[in-house]
Order: sequence, then structure tokens, then C-alpha cells
Amino acid sequence: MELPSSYDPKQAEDKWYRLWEQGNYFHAGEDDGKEPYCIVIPPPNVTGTLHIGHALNNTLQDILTRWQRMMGKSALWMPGMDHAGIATQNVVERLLKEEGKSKDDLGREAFEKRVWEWKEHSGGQIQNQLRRLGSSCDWERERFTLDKGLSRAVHTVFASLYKEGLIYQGYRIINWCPRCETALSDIETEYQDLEGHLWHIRYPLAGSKDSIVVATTRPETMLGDTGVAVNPDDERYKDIVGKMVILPLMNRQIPIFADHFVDKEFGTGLVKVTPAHDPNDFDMGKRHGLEEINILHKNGFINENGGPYKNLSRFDARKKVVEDLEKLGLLVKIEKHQHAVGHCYRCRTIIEPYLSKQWFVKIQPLADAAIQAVEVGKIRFVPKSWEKTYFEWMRNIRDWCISRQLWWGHRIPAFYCDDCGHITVQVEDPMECEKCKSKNIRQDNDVLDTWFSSGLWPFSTLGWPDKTPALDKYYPTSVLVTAFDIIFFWVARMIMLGLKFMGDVPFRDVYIHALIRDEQGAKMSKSKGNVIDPLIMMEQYGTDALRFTLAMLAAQGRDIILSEKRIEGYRTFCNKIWNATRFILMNLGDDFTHRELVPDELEVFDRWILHRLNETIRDVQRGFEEYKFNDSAHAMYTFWWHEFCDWYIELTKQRLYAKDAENARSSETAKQVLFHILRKSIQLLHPFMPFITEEIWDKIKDRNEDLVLVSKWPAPRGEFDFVKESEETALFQEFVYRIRNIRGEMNIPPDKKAAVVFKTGSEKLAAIIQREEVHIKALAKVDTIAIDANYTPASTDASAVINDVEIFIPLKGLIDFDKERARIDKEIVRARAELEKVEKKLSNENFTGKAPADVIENEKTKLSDYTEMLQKLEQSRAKFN
RNA sequence: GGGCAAUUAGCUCAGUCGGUUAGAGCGCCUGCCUCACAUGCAGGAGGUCGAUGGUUCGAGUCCAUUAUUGCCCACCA
Repeated sequence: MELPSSYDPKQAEDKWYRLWEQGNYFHAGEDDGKEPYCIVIPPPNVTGTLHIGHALNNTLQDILTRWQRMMGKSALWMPGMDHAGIATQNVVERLLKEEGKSKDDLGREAFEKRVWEWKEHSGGQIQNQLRRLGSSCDWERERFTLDKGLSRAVHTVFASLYKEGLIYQGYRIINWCPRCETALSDIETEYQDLEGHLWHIRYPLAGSKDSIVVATTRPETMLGDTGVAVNPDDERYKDIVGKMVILPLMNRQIPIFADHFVDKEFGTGLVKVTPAHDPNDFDMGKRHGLEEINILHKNGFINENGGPYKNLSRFDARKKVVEDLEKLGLLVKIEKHQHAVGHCYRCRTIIEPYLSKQWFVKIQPLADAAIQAVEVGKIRFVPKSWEKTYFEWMRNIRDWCISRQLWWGHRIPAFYCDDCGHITVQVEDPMECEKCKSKNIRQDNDVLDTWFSSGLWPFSTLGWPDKTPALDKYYPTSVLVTAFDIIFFWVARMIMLGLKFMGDVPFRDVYIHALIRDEQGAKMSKSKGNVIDPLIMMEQYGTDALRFTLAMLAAQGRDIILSEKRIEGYRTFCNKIWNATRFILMNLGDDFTHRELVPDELEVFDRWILHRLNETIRDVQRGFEEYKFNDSAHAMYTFWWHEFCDWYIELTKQRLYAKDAENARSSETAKQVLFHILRKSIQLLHPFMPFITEEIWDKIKDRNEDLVLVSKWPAPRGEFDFVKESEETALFQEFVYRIRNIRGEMNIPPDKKAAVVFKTGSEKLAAIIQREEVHIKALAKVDTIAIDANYTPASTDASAVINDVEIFIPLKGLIDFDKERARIDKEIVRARAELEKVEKKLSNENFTGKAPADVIENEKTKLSDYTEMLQKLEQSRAKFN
């Protein structure tokens, strides 16, 4: 069978994904009688297309799913997408803006329809991208956070928490985005240190010539000031506590009061208090019964409470206020001041602390259980260091503001009665007020935080609140694979809500993978233009190359710096896999049938490569178990390229090409082993490289055999652990390597075959050399080999030392004395350095007295080896004197 | 203001329980189009493991201090 000389990803990728899907291979059944393994996808936002971070995230999930499927589990990878409330609404608003329209022009209903249209578009793209990536999701179970079933889960949870008093309405300061015109939770506000100013403003005391000076970073908020606070222990201001000041610009009298919150050291020690626009001021206002004056419209413009500043934007108002104060001579000084300013995490607009009525989740009771689950190890973070981050946040958690003044999302299932004012909250939309039975009820206009529904994802997708077989089988799920940036947003919420409503954790493991950065280490973002588009990479290098690259870079606990060069590099690995397969298939012959390997027929290198296969299987398996994908990938890479291809395949050539009858059996055995290694390797590679492996498997599988995707994961076989043969092979490789080294250093061209003399007193080693003569000749490009225990080297011989063997290559006329001298000198320096190190160790009584026996024994062996080597090297060196 | 992580070859990174000559890929240098692959083969150069101190017979690995970088969290106006 002849394969093309390079692998063509495009046709394979198309073909196999279609076949997998048509064959229903990704479906995991509740009733398949297999042990469950389940991953729920972190649902991508339907805001656009997938970026390289998604490619990493989904590649890792697919690797785990495919591995577990081959391990014989009922492996369910639950796919779906997130409506992503504020993010998606923003995207559609931007589209409308391009058309010169706003969401208010359309109205709520039409706008929602428009977002659904967008969702179809974006969702379709995402599905396609996941397919391109080879994701083996159980598509027939796909869910969307706004699906009917999931909405019912949301209503059920909301109603339940409300009845329990864990959801309540509160009138307080929240984070407000004046652009999105909605409340945000604390973690949706991103703080950024900005260079600002500290304005010192003079407030005249009422009925006096005296005045005080307050300092503020937000002078415009003074329009809503209703007090000035000092620390009760501040001697400077003892006398004025209880007096009134006249608020400039607004000309109203406000009281000076004492509160421990005030820091005497900061600014002037006097704080202007704006209860409606600062959370601390709000608290102080409550303590001291201050009026709360809201000076802002929802869009961030000054409202009627701002007097002459009405209808100015908050930024213009700041300028104007400062100007006016200056005119009045009340601006004492302006200092530069760096402070953290909150920004909307979706539109980057500066957040305003804003007083409003919102829905909150009382989080503490939920958090306690969630903390405990991780403490007792019911959930394991990998890497473990993330547990600390989790605990830190959970132990300082504050109530969660869940209402959003948006249109896209789950509308809050609370109905207000216009007659009696009662709020009816229930799972199904009520027809009447549950208290007074009035039909005069209105549903709350707000929607829920998008993370409220994603917090239910691990069980809502499996059918909850119904008791479904899927839920029964797959919950708790096995592992959550995600990046650290959504531990608070999502992971913590899933744990809290899972424990609350399922009575069990949502997943056993949380594997936190790295973020991908560009070559300079910067975060990838569209605005910076440094994004690596996974689609383009797949197009250019093939999906398998991209996936393998991502797996290879997925070392735990650090960010990934990705360059296109890397992906290109692993494309060559795909090619290597392809070509080695091609070589094997070309050489098997048409009448080849594979059969069980017979240990007695195996030659030393067969045994060695089988032993290495065993070790590789163990390494790959261990890597997967510990979520060390790079270890698994690296084990496969090294095994395939540097052991199987570089050595084993090269070694089989002598056996395959020899035509004499004597070699027929050896050749047949080699074919069997080549085929065996190929099959197992293709299986081991499948989780990383689903397409090329399926393509190859198709050409090597038995007639009635199914796809590699459902083949049985290789297990190491005890009867193939050949330690002795592996040691012999290492020695053989050393011989070849030393001869090649001499050739390389001496620049002897490949077509110039060398003659080699092995000088050794060891009969055992002589026997090995003799047995492998043909292979040494082929791999080291040698034409004659002599074994001579009493060989006297000529001055024109190049030489090398390995344990009890000296290798001499007579290079009459070819040898470059200077080069050879330099080469030997280098060896001598190295050996001498090692010898000294060993001698020093062994002469140290502390060492010989305290180190374990095997370590000491090891050092002693080294001592004699190096001593002997040095002696031989020096003899060779002496020829040049 | 707290907390976390990183620092190993020119670049990007591995390095398990403290114990062979600290590894890989890319890049670089030399020689090869050898009948699977030039997306290849063979050889080579390149490291006082950020710094200082400590523990230990022995430290890239453990501890302390420190420097630099990155990230997260935090209501001081």
C-alpha cells in the first residue's frame, strides 16, 4: 500500500469529523452500562468566534474525553453555549449603532429578536469551530443557557432561594455602568490605577468667617454632599463637630460629624460625605441619618438635584465644578493622586457607585459549604495553588448583586402586585398575586446576571430540576477544565449552587490551565492585533498540529507564550508520523497479516522498543491522570521520533532488505513489531491528534475493526518489560554515537566508509559487538569491524572510550591531527573534572558516613570508570606528543 | 496595602522524592538531496540554574532575605 509522501490535513479532517458524527460516536448513553466520565464544557459566549484560548481549553477537554472513551468509560462531553447577557447585548448594540440605531429605537421585543438572530449566527460559527477543532462533544445534548429547560432551572433556583430568604431586594450602593445602564456585581468591575487629582476644597462654616478644607478625587460628587466627617479623635477638629458648613455651589447647610471611618492622616482629615455616590459615605450616612441625594441620571449625566450642573455629563460636571470653585476662590490646591478606578468589564466605561434597588443573593451560607467542600478534598484544584485564591475570595465574599437592567437574559421571575404591593415569586409565571389574588401584576423588568444561569450549568444541562437518568449517572461530573480568570465568576458559583441544589459537588477536579499570551508575553486581544486565530492556524498547519502544540505547551501553573513557529514545528511531527507509517506500510508487503508477538522470536532491538513502548504508555497515562498534558505529549514525541524512527526503524532496514532465507524470520518479526508499535502509537496519539490517527488507523485496522476513536486504550504488558535488552541497546547506541561523533568532528563524508577496531577484554561486550556488527556498520557508516583485545593503535587512529571498550578508527591520510588532539583534549578535561568531583566526594568522611549505600556504591563505580577512561584517553593523547 | 507566580542555553520552556556529565523544541555552526520523510539525516557549539545567606555528606530542587517581572485582590475620600 502506498501513501502520498505528505499528510493532507484538509481532506482527512472533513471526512473524519463527518463520519464520527454520522456514526454517533460521540454519544454517551445513560444505559450503556459503562462507568461514567463527564466534562461539561465551559460554555463559550455567543459574542462572536472562538479565540486561541478556547482552542486550548477545548483541546484539553477533548484529549481527556477521547482518552477516557478509549479507556472504556461512558465519556460524555456536554456541549453548549452561554447567552452571556451583558456581553452579547453590547455586541448587538454596537451592530445597531453602526446602523445608526439604538436599542430603544427598536424596543425590548424587537431588540431581543435581534439578539436571537445574532445568537443563531454566532452560535453556528462556534459550533463549526468546535467541530473543526475535532471536539468530540455529544452534540445531541447541546444546551444553551436560555433554553426552556435551563430557564426552568433558573426559576426553580431563584424561587427556592427567595423563599429561603437567601435572595432579597436591597436599596444600596452598587456598581453602575452608565453606558450599559445596568448594575454590575463587584467582580464585574475591574479596577485600574489611574493618575488622578486630589482637589482640596474650602467649605465655609455657617455663621462664621472660618472655613474648613476637604479633599476629594471626585469633586463633582459634592453636589450630593450631605455632610462632612472627621475622626472623633482628631484634636484639630474637636471644636467644629456638630457645626454646620455651607456647601459651596449648592448653598445648603450640611453638618460636620465624627466617625471612626475617617483616617486622620489622609488629606486634611476632613471628608466630604456623599451617601448616594460612595459606598463608605453611604454607610456613614446610614449611621448618622444623613439624607441621600442622587445627583446622576442612569446614563451618568447630572440630574435635577445637581442644580446648575443639570444635564452635564459627569466628566463635564467635574470640570465645571472645579472651574466654578476656582472662580469663587474655594479651590485651595490640586495634588496629583493615583487611585484605583473601576471600569465596566464589558465596555470599559468608568463605573459609578450608584444608589439603587437591586436583587441580591445572601452568599455567606452558600459560601461556607463551598469552602468546606474544597477543604475536605471533595473538590481538588489542579494545580493546588489555586485553592488559596479560591479560599481567599470565598472567605471575604460579599452579597452578590444579581439583577441587571438589561434586556437579554433570564427575566427575573418576580411579580409585583399593583394592588397590595406583594411580590409573587414562583417557578411558573403566576396569573395573579398570590396574596390578594389581584390580576394586576407586573413582572420585574430586570434580568439576572448571566453568571446566575451558568452557575447551574453542571446540573441544568443534565436535566435538573427533573430527576433524569443523565443527572443520576453523570453528576457529579469528573473534571472542570477552565482558565483562572473565571474562578470567581463561574467555578465558585457552580460549587455553591451545586452543593445547595444537588447536595453534592458539581465536579471532582478543577483543572486550571494557563492563559495564552503572544510572543512578547502580552495578553492577546483584538485591539492589540496580536491574536493568533485558531482557524487560520488549523487552515495552515492542520488541526492536529495545533492541538499537539497546545498540549505540548500546557504545562501547569504558568502562562503559555505561543508563536506560530511552534505550530509549524509540530506540523513536521505530523509529517514524521505520516512518513514513518508510509515506510512501514511500504515494507510490510501485500501478504502481511499481523499476529500476536511471540516473545521467543523477538530480537534484542525488538525487545528494547517494546520495553520503551511499555514505558511510554505508562508515561502518557500518568501525564493524563495528573493533567500534565505536556508530559504525555512529550513522551509520545520523543518515543516516536527519537526512538522509534531514529533507531528502531533504521535498525529494521537491515533485516527488511536482507534477501537471504536466513533472514526471513528476522524480517517477519521486524514487520510484526513495526506494525505493533505503529498500532499502539496511533492509539496513544489519538487523543492529541484525532484526525491523522483516524486516517492512518483506517489503513492499518483489521477488516472488522471499528475506528481508533473507540479502540481499546493500550496497556503496558509485563512480558514486554525487557530491562536487560534495553541496557544492551543503550550500549549499542553509545558505540554508534561515538563513531558518528568522530566522523562528524573529523568531517568525514558519508560516502567514505570507515574501518573500526573495537578493543576490549570483555568477552560479553565482544559478543554483543559481533552480534550487532551489521547494524553498527549500517548506522555508523562503517565497512569493516574488527574486535581485537590486543590492538596497538597507530598514531593515525582516532579513538574513543566507552567503559571497557576502546574504539579506534584508522584514518590514514584523513586524520586531522589538530582536530583529533582537540577532540581528545575535550574528552580528557571532561573526564578529569568528573573524576575530581567523585574523588572529592569519596574522600569526604561525612559523605561516606552518612550517604545511603547505593549512592556511595554508585560513586565508587564512577570512580573506577573514570579512572580507566582517563588512563585510556591519555594514552591516545600521548600519540600526539 | 495585601496575596500569588515566575526568574534554568540566544529565544520559549521541562526538570518527579535533594543523589549519573542540568534536558527539550526553535534558532545557530558543520557535513549530507543515504532507496519513509530536506516538513529530512548525522554531528557540534551554547548554562557559575536572578542575587545573598543558611540547612545538608550533597541544593536548580528545601529555608530565609533580596532584586526584577507579571498577575490577582483591596471602600481610605
